[in-house]
Order: sequence, then structure tokens, then C-alpha cells
Amino acid sequence: MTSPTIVWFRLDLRLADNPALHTTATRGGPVLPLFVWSPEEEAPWAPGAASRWWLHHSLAALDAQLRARGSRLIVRRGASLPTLLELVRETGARAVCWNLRIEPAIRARDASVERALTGEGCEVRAFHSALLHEPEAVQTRGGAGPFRVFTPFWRACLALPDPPTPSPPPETLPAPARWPASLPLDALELLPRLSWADGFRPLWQPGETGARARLEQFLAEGLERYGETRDRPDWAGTSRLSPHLHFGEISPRQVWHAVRAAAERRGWSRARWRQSVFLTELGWREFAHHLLHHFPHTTDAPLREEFARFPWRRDAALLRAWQRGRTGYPIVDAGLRELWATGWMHNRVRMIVASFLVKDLLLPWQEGARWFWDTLVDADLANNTLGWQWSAGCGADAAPFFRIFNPVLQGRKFDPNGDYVRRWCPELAALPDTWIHEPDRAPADVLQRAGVALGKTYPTPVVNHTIAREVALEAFAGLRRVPSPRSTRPVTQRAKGS
DNA sequence: TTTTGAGTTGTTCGA
DNA sequence: GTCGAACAACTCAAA
Repeated sequence: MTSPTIVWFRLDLRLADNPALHTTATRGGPVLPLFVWSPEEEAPWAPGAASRWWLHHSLAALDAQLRARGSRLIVRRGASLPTLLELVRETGARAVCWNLRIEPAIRARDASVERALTGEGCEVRAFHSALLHEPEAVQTRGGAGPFRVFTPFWRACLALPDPPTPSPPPETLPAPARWPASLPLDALELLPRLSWADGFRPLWQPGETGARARLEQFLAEGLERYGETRDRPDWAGTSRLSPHLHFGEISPRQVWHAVRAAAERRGWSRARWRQSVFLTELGWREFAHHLLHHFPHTTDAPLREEFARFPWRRDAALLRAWQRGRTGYPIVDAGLRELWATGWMHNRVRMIVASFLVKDLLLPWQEGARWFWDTLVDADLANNTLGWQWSAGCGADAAPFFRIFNPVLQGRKFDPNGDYVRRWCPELAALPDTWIHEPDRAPADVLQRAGVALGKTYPTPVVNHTIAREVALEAFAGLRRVPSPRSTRPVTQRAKGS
């Protein structure tokens, strides 16, 4: 009998389109599915509290699926390498397979694990499956380094051959003669001690089955009008696949090919589905991973170096007001409360609250990235880093610095009836539409009739947006006044009118 | 090498 | 109320 092979599950908690599992299952010999909980190795970006909640349920789902195929998930806790070596010794395994991750800390760890395992005479095989295209496969024509602008990056991706067709889940997985010990999932203590995550459960179905169901529902109901509906937080216009994609319960290749199949059923042209807004969002996920792969320091430091001397504020009270959804700007507060209650926030609102933190409050984007990291069930290092650097204007393909969201206008435009605000800020629910996004300007009698007492039942604005905008523009302009050390040009004149 | 066109997601102001 | 222009300058990617 062939010796057993360990399949080391990480962010690929699925059976279908899982090359590490597929390769192992097809070559015969017992399969040992393993998950190792080693958050210390991911520091300083170990999974946050909301991610742990998701991970617990996703691992339970994976174990159930494995058991349906005569297998099971071995759960261990501790440093990856000694844990793997121990299992190798216990079982006589001769090979370890996994699917690659691109996070800097993980890449470094995997490299040393691979060296050590190989040194012990263990075969190691690592596969790409987290992206449509391997990071090195997407290159500028001149070979002048990685892409830093989304549009040409995505054009280059679309010019590549379609990503490989996903493999089906293995029908059976040969079991070892004797199963090695496994911790019960609860021993990992992934679930919160306090019951703050109770609100998550009815909204999400972690695991491969839930991911597939979510995708099918979106393809049936959301794909057609995604371009128009995706910006409306009061509607369910987005796919909500992000946590499933993050944990690898579904792969971008599966999404790609499912979109293609759905489009072909509807007779869409090849150009139409490949250039659809939804697949372009998958392109942003690719781009985020591409950037993290090539610029690993950007998780903590701005890509545009001049932003390192930006005069960010340090104000714990302001930060706390933002985190708790008590800024006095309803669309901002609604978003942050949705995040707290559900572990997720609509993409449009993520941009609004990010712009508000960075440009209205002048708090460092890293604080926002940290908060999202701890509270989002879809917290993903590549996407989170890209999103925050983009919002702060310090990233690769960043928003121009003068693009400062007006939270009142954004609210009116994307939550025109105030349904989203009323849902998450119920203390404002009785306000008429006219004032729902701007309660501090509502006449006193309107507030009274709606039962709103500003400063008591709902906060007065923590900053005046008009003034905050001016201050932010001035601070961003200050970055330009100081020439970079290597610059030989004269100091740029301030724009007229200042 | 130099040049050229372009760049997710916006707001404000003035006609 | 609506519409177009201005808001900066820079860097990227490709010709």
C-alpha cells in the first residue's frame, strides 16, 4: 500500500477545485486532511475575532464533507513545522501537499517548512489555486516590473488564456488504517466567549455548500443587474461571496467558470461576460493579491512613501466614536454598526466610512485597516490593504487626494429612502427622508416629532464635514510642498486661491 | 528614449 | 434644478 499523504488545509477549505487534494486523491494511498491552528505564525495579521468565528464554522463544514467521503479533518494546534513533523512520524506519511498563500508572513513560513520537510526526506508539493492567474503570470510588456494600475493589469489578465477548468470534488478519499488523534474543534477556542456573534449565524452559511448556494443565488438573481444594484446598501445587490472567497470555500476560478456558464445559457457574447462589472470585481481581488505579492510591506506602510510623513491625528476618542458608529453622520454610523452586528459591510459604505476616517477625522488608515481586520468575517490581507491605501490616497492606483466623500451626499445618492440608515440607526427611524442623512440640520420641531434628541439619543457630528474637508485638502497639499530629497525641481507653487 | 494617453467608485462652483 | 468644468500633478504602461 502506498504511504499516506498529508493534505495541509489553510485558506482552501473546499473539496472542489482543490489541486492539493485532487492530486493526492488521484494518486492513491491514504489521505490525511490536516488543519493546524497556529495564529502566532501569522502575526501581526493573525485572524481577527470575526474571522475566527467564520473559521470555526467553516472547519466544521469541511469536516462534515470529508466524513461524507469516508475521511475526516485532523485538527491540531501549535507551530506548523513541528506539528507536521509529528504527524509525519505518527503516520509514516511520505508527502505533504498544500495550496499556496501569498501573505508575506505565510510565504516566509511555508518556505522554511518546505525546506525542513524536504530535509527530513518528505516530498512537498505546493499548488496555485487562490487566484485566476499566478502572480508571476501577469507582467507588463516591457518587463518593467509589476503592474501598478488596475486597468492595464486587468486587460493583461483578460488577454491570458482562461483559467483552468475547476476539478470536481474527489468522490472518495482513502482513509488510513488508523486515524491519528485530532483535537475537537472547540479546543481551538475560535468562537467568542461573549455572544456578540449571535447575529452572524442567520446571515451566513460558512463552508463550501453555503458558498455554492450563495453563488448560484447571485447568478440567478443578481448578475444581470449587478452594475446598477451593487452600489445600493439598502438592496441586496452584491454577491456577498467575499468571506467564502477569503477562506477558499469557493475559488475565483470556480466563480469565473460559473459566470461563463450562466452567461452562455443567456446567450451573452464572450466579450460581454468577460468584461462584466462582476468579473471586474474579481479582477480587483486579483490586483490586490498581485500588489501584496510584489509589495509585501504595504500591509503596514504606505506604498507612496511621502505619505509616511502625513500629519495623522492620534485621537482615541474620535477613533472610538468611528468604531462604534457614533460620528453623527448617519450613513457612516449605519455602516459601522452593520459591521459590528453582522461581520460585514456593504462595499459602497466601506468606501464612505474609510474616506470619513482618513479625510474627515484625519486618523491613520492603518487604524481603519486594523478595525476592519478584527471585525470583518471576510477580512483579507490583500483586499483590506488595497482598499485602505486606495481610500487614503497612498496606494498604487489611488483616488486623487481631492476626492473626499461627502457623507450626506453619498447617503442621499446611494440610500435615497434612508432604508439602510433606518435599519442600523433605529433611533433616527422616524425622521422624514429629507433629514435622514442630515439630522443635525433638521428643524427642532421635526427632531422633536421624530423623538430625536441630538447629543442624547443620537450624537451631534464629531466634525463639521465642510471644515474637515478644507483641513484635509490643506494637509494633503502639504505633502507636495516639501520636495523629495532627490528632486531638483523648485518647490511647487500652491494652487491658486489658497 | 521620448512621448502620449490615461487613470474605479467625487465634490463644488458657477453659469 | 441641471450641467460642465475645475480641482494637481504625477505616474504608469505602451507605442
